[in-house]
Amino acid sequence: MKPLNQNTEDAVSAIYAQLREMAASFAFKPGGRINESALSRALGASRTPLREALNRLVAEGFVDFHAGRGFFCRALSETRIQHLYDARVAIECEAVRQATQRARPADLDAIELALDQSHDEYQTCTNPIRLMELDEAFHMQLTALSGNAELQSLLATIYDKIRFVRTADLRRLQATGRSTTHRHKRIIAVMRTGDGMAASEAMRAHIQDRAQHAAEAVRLAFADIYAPKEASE
Amino acid sequence: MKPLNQNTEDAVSAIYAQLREMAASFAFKPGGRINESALSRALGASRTPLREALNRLVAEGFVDFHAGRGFFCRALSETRIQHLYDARVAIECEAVRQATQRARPADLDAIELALDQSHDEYQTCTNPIRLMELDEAFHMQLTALSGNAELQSLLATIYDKIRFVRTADLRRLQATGRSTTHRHKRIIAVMRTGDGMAASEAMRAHIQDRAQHAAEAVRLAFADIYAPKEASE
DNA sequence: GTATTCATTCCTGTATACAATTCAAGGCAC
DNA sequence: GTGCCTTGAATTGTATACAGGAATGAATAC
Repeated sequence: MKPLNQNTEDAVSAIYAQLREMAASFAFKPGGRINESALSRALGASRTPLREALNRLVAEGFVDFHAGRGFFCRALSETRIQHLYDARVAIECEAVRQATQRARPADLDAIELALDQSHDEYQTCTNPIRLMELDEAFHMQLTALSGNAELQSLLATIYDKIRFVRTADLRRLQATGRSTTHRHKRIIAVMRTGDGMAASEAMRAHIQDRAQHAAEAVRLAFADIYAPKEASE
Repeated sequence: MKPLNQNTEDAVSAIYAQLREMAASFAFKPGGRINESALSRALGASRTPLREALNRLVAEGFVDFHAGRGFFCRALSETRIQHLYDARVAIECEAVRQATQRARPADLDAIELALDQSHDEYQTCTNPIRLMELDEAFHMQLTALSGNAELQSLLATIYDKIRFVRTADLRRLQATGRSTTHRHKRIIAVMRTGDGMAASEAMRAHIQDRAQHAAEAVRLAFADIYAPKEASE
């Protein structure tokens, strides 16, 4: 009958979540310094819990820390984006492979149902962030079927890092009137055959296809990032 | 002509490194609470930088944080070890695949030379930690050939987590008079053929083989972890 | 003897203060 | 005009203090 004392943790953990969201949406200028005092005031907390949250982000690679100079928003170079997509390939391909062996038909049915249900929203959705969430949900659900919590948490961190790029990519994909739904369903179809290797390769092809387009989207995305920022400052 | 002011960072970063080492060598009782005051005294620092370092470990999954109750050493269940080994498979297989395409013969020569040079030490070495370092060096070098910094840092974190288990495993392997050197050389040989897929599968087989033995070693390792600890407390 | 409640003690969570260092701007020499 | 030095403000790094919960153990009721 405890009053759910998680509100205690919320202080530092809420800051962490907020910061992670801000980092994913590029609220910080890439490469720029993060002013602790100003940020702590903006978040309504003191520097101590803020710094603790920032240190978590350092460990996850969202933020760089330089001795005596403070925390810096980590820039996303084109090379790094490619590396992150390749890391995605590594994790998701293995996860799909395992999931193919472990998942029961009912599990795959559930994912496919979710795909169908979100398809309409996907087609009509005008909010690119929502688009990205729908897409990401599929990949996370599929990875969850592997039953491997480590793979899931590694993947979640990667998705957070490339969220902005993916949003830009999916926005452009939708603008051409296409969607990822049928690509996703094809992966499920391969999984149903029980051939983990083939499913893994299907996932690889899917991600690398998106990586190609993402590389293009990056250039446009950077324009989005930098242009409005400079105007607002 | 600055006196290399990295000593400023050293305070928090040194604590972090020390903590990571302590976590890898099971200086903390798995599942037990970490007393901040006592630990800060032992490390000769105050609680503030200690907590910052602990928060990095939280983000990396070495340590659990429970609201209002503090930091806890994360226990390594047999399931989690299996998951970590599978995550290793995901990352190293992809890394080897990429490395096979990217690496020049000279790069492979260098790794093979390192293997040969360490082989003697490997055979006669009585320190299991050194054994593990030699083995780990090969895997990290190979992954570095992928040119992907993200894969490298993900792998480094995983290795830190399973270090104790691997030490136990390799100790037993050596006790049977065998070594991993020739297995490693076989992987290099496959890479020289340029077949990334085959190299990837070779790496998979190698890691999964060790995972099997590690699962056995875990039971013995746990005896090592718990028995002496209880005696010393 | 067992379980429950209460009080005490310890420990965590966060704010704040202060020292140390970095960054920036202005002035000076050349 | 350019480059360097100096000085001042701003920012980081860490210790410490204090408030609020949580864990522990004793005491009591059953």
